[in-house]
Amino acid sequence: MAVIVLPNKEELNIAVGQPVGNALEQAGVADAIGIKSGAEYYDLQTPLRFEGSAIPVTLRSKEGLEMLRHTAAHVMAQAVSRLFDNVEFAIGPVIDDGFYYDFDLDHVFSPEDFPKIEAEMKKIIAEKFPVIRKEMSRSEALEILAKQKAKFKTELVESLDAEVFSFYSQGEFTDLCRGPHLPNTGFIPAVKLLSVAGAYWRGDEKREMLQRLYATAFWTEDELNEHIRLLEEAKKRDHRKLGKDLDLYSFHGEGPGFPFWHPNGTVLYNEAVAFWRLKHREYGYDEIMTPMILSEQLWHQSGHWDHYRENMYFTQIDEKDYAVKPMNCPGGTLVYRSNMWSYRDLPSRMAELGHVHRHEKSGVLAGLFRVRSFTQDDAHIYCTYDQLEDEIASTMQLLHELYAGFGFDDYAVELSTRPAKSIGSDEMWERAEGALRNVLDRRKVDYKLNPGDGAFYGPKIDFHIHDALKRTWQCGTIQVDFSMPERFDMEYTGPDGAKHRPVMIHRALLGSLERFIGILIEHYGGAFPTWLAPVQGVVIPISEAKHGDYAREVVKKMKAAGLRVKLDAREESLNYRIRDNQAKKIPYFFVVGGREAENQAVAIRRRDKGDIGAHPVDKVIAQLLLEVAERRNSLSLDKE
RNA sequence: GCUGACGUAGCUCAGUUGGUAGAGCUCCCGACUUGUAAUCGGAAGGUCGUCGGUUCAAAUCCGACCGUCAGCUCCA
Repeated sequence: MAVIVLPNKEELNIAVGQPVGNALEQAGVADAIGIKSGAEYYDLQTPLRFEGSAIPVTLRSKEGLEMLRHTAAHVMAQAVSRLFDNVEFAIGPVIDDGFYYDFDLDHVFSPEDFPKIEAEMKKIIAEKFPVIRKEMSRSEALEILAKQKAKFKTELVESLDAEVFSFYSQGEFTDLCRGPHLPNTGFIPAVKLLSVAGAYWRGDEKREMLQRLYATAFWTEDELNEHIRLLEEAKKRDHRKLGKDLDLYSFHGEGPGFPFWHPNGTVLYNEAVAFWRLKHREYGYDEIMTPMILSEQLWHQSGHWDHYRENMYFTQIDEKDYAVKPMNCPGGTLVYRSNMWSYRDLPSRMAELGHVHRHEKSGVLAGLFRVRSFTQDDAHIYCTYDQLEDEIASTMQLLHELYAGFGFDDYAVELSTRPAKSIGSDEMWERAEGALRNVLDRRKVDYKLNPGDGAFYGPKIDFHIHDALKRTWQCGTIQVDFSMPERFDMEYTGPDGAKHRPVMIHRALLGSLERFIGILIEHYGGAFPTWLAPVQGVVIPISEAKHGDYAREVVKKMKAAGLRVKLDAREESLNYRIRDNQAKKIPYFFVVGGREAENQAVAIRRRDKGDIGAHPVDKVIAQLLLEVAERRNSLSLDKE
């Protein structure tokens, strides 16, 4: 049932599937809303509210916005077909923040074409074409598409398992489409083209590459502008820009995809690792380190040579073949096998900050988010089936506390279960999937189920963090592995004196330190909490000549206390030095002049709050140490 | 890897139709000695991503390669 609010505020109910035009005409408002009488064109599948004007302003449901964007996609396609020759249409779906349409045409799109296309779209919107739905059989549909020489749409119809196919028309433009759509092109208030990129037909890299136009549409100009503002805001937080601005790390042509950590970035990295180590000790982990280069034979045994060879780096040493490790597990299993294991030793949790190398395709590299050399915060837990559930539960708790410590309270969880091609018995899978599911249920976690998406060697839970650009990145993963213990013949002696096979859990919580730090940079916009900040404070003497000695004394005291502070006694104005350090997003400034020197004090300036007055040095140091020790995620020094 | 765009000083960017390279910031020097977001002056800094081609002449036009970016495919 759809409800349309008429200009006089009266509500008009229309059943789903009922032509809207007739109802509106009976109510005498069809013209006002721009719908012609006797319309068969509108298939109402979602509740719709038109509030008192020809522009729908309260079509606020998710479905409503999707309808708007889908119709806008058709308008964009219509504009393109008007402006360019030999245009073939592929598909044009709605996505999270907008929509796209894939085209095949002779012309090569560039952003310079956008104003022209947008202008044509505005024309089509102004022309207020009714959007007319027409249903037909498979053969009728194919006939029409054959006439249009629509290769892609024909392939689409042939691949779809349906009896009825719908076409939507607006003016001279007709497109095969499931719908639903807005009743009229005149209902599109705000639309903007965003970017152009290549995309394979049906996402298949063996098929032809099409040109994809990305765009978005909103119910009001204000919302569109707000969306554009957010995109620009996100750009300012881009870790690639901030990495340069804050001198955290760099990349060089000499090693594409291999990050170079600068002093500032290295502090960030080491602080993150220190926190990670602390939490892992608390949760009963031992830490190990294994070599980066290992015999190729090991990778045959582990199965990586069969499945992962294209992404591995190889080398020869003394005419023997070696591989640079792309994963840490095989090395870890060798550590396990160096000892005899009793059931009393289990569970054993062995963590490794393993530096791995993977030869990723050149086109996928993206700052710290996608690199070829990175450190996984890996760990392998060896346990019995009975211990599986407890181990997974404690791993999830550890992950939760770790994320919270870094300021991430919100993350998405996905459970992936047995794929078609898999190893291990039904019983093993049932127990493992059951354990994962039980923990999620017990913790009342809202999770998405991905049936059949698990690894061939076991089910897994993935954790996704959202970055500033609303992209999601899989960081944490907990995977049960039935394969590795078999392949490496891992055993423990049970209470019965017999040999048993342990279960292996692979888990990484931050995923890749590099990527995680990239996310951290964007999460904080470079303004790190004090415990992570590469430089925690700058001591600024008003005049080097008069107050330099006292400033050096303060720096010495703070450094002795373990704080990362710097002296800025440059012969520049105070204003200049504050501006300069503020741009580096340093949390605290300690301005010292005659008054402070007299009272063994510092005048505190906070990055986010400005001048908060003078306080005794010793007290400031004590408070700062506390802020750091507790790893507070916001600045806490304040006025009395 | 694929499609498209881009690559000029450490950074951010100008550079008209081909005629021999420019600004601001940073760094260095000098003056100023500063009380909470840019004091003034000077000097220095570039084989214009690399290689090749067209031309009397190439940052500019063409080609190949390398790198970066937006996506696609893949993925921590």
